[in-house]
Amino acid sequence: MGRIKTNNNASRKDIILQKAAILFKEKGFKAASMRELAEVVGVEAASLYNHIKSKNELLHEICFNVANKFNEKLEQIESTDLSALQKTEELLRFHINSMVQNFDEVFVSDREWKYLSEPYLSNFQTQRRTYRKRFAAIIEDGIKKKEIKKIDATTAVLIMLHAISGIESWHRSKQKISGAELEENMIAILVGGLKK
Amino acid sequence: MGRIKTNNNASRKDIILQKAAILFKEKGFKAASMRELAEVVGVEAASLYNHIKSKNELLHEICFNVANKFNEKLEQIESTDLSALQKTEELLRFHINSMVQNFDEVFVSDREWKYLSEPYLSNFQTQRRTYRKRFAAIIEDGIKKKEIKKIDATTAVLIMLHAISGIESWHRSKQKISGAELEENMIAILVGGLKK
DNA sequence: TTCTTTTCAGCAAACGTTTGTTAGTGTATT
DNA sequence: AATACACTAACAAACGTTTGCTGAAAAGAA
Repeated sequence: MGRIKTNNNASRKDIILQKAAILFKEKGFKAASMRELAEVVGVEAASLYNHIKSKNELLHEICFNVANKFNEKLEQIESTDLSALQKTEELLRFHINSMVQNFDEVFVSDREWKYLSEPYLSNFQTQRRTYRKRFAAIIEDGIKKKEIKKIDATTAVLIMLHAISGIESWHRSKQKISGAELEENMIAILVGGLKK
Repeated sequence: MGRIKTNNNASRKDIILQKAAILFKEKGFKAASMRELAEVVGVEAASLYNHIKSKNELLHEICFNVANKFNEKLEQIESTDLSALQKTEELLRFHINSMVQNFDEVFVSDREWKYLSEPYLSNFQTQRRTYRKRFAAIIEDGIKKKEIKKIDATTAVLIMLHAISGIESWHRSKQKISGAELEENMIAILVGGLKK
């Protein structure tokens, strides 16, 4: 019957990806069915396959889109001559803003990546590990330069990244503070915990 | 053929629950099948139903077991006359230790509760909300008494609880620091971030 | 002890659904 | 006329769970 509406310069596939991210976030990748996705998109399930190859393709497009954005930002920050603490703060602010503004995709990438199929799964895991090591290197540099208190850098990264994924709860919450306030509070607690 | 082996005073149902927690943690609740669980237990799928009512029952037993333990601890801490900062630290240490020692169940309770069926789902969500409010009340009390810096208490709770759920990564990691070291580092960063 | 009976706990087979996906066909847009 | 995109119908595979049955262990009676 009705075609998928394409606004602006978004392709029909883009629409499907966007709706898929919302659905995967709400129900989880395994629990979300293609028939449900089709209903949200406003079309029969079989019609989706005119635009995508498989359910798995949807997941790995979402995951790698997000991963690429974070990698780019990390690279950009590494190339500046900010102090280690400033680099950490800027990376954290980027994570927080991404989570506030592109919640669905970032959340799915964070929580549902384990359902990626090979070889994407291995690739993603490697990228993830590498990203964390580079983040930890920034913190270790700060410790050497005595900007940051003497802690295990790996643990610090673990804490910060997971703390940010908790913005999920903020999204769900009824009486929420503003995104800007959330950002300032998170920075105060997280960066405050690093300072000497 | 072979029966489920019951050591000590663990019933066969206990064995199934324990294996289910491990499986749900690894594959996710929806992706884990009863046939897989049966294989891990060493029995045919149908045989599981001599001991349990349904797959859903497994999930809600796991989730409520964990929730009960945390509620008990919170109640106990509330009844002491420690300072707000000390209460926070003790609760955090309890969370960290639970995550280190009873990883499977705590992880499943944290990440897979959304697949609970009603009325357990609503019940669980309410308990969760209540728990966080009481935790936040401790922090707010600390802010009033000027032990803790002026931040949004709800955000602080969100950060701390999610940071702890990140111990998942620590479990997966190859070259890990000891559980005790992990605990001290997390406390240093998280409680350090609260102090004035 | 030995014999009988009840309970426990396993099995294979099948159930009705739901799953992701494909094939073939019609119809609107270009 | 050609291409893009929607539809209906169907597929095999996998799912949670039920049924009916079997043998072993536990309990009771002799």
